[in-house]
Amino acid sequence: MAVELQHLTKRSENYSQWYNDLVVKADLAEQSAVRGCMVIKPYGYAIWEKMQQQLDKMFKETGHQNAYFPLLIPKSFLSREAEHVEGFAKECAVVTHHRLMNDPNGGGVVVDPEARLEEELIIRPTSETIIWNTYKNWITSYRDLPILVNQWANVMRWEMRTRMFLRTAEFLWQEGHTAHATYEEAQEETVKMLNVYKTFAEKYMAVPVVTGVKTANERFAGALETYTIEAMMQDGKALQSGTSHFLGQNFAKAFDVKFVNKQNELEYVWATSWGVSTRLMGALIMTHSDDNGLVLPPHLAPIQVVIVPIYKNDEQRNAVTEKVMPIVEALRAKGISVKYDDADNRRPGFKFADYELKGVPVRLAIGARDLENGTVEVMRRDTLEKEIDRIDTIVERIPQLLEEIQDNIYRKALDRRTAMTYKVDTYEEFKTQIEKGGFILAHWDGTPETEERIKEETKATIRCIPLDAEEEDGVDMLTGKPSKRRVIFARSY
RNA sequence: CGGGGUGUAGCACAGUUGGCAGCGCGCCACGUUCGGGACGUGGAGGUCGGAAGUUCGAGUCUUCUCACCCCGACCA
Repeated sequence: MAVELQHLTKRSENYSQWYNDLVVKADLAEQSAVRGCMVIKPYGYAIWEKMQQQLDKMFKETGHQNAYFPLLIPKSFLSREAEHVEGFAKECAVVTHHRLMNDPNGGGVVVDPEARLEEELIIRPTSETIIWNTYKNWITSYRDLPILVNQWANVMRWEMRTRMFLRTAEFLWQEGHTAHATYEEAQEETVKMLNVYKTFAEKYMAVPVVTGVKTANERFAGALETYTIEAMMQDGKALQSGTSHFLGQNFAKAFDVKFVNKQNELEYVWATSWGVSTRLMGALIMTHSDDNGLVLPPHLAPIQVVIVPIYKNDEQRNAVTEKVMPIVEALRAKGISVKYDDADNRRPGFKFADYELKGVPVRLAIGARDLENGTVEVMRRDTLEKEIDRIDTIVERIPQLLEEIQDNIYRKALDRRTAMTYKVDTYEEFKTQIEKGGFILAHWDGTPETEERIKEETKATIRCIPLDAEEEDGVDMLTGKPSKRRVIFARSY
């Protein structure tokens, strides 16, 4: 049976604390000395790297290339696009000086007042401005288009309140920035990348997501349209997990990026941008984990299989190792990442609990008894179920089991979302239901005012207008005005 | 910025009326163990967030200050 983990807060008792505890105890990350910033530890980073590799592969497959733009953005760039600056101004870190000096009054080091910058530099909260300033030099003709560029980078947003992975002052992400000759092509790109995110979330993270369009209130600052993937966490709150923006010609106009089209006419360039961040780590952790710790999807687990030997003395340990090594080699040959943990400073029970905490999908235990019987104990992390398998067929069994686990945790998350999605028609019902969490499908009159009022009264926001929403005549639950389709309301992270 | 809380060993905490600086986990050594977080013996580890004050004497009382956490405000 599962070990009682006294040092991990229970999910049911305090969801937030359970999450924080889990991040720290599973060795993913910790709070740093710098306000709102996070240290991503090797094990956590290994998961992020798996995500990066897969996403990068998918970007390449859709014709994109990587590039890198500067961390610092001249303040004046940010203000070129009116909505953009309004959206980000309140959370920017600013570089004002370029030199320190010894404090003339003794003690430490102070900022040298002589070294004030003529123009302050902003630490990028996102890179649209610096990139479009660059694209101006890259684009003159339709033959230069499209530009399909992605960058892996860190950005900084001075958030008032932070939570590890979900909202940190500095975070890692990728941001794609594309330039196109036509409206249609840019639109197509926006939706294409949204679907890349959806595929990644569902096939690799095993996190089901709803694709949809944001309302004007929730739209990216400077975008004409923001598309989103929204996931539901175990406590019924929504997590915006990735966004893809159709920027129209806003940034082209702000940075004066024009091209000559086939008809020899001068035209502004059409743009998109899209990004996912280390917030995905938060989604991954919160979607699958349980009271025993992390549950990682096999497709992203840095260690997919751990093998724990059980022995009473060196002789037995050697016998187990001898039997295990060919299995390790055979699994690795199949591209499965395996750890054989024969460290003798930990007892088996400790290792069992520890690898469960870290979310390793499959654990094998082999002892003297197994050597006699030609068996091996197999435990799957998602259900914590054990089975005894024949040792000579285990290499064939593992890949199949990993896929079963991947499918199972996805289905579990999908079933939970389905069970926690409600159709609601009256505001009274809405207010009761929102307290219990979940997605609420309700009619909305399409006005920002109504959305704002609902947010103030219930803390719920419109997560998105689902792309697959069926046409359905109805009336707004608050104002009684007509509505053509239901939108998703939820409280969110 | 407003309301509440916490600062004591690596972590999590106790510390009574002001009177020798403590427990558990972890760490180190040795031994016994090893199929679900082992046990014994010994050991290392402290600017009690910081400053000032009261006092024979301050982890404890007073004032100031700093940091962090929670609830709001904020969150493309």
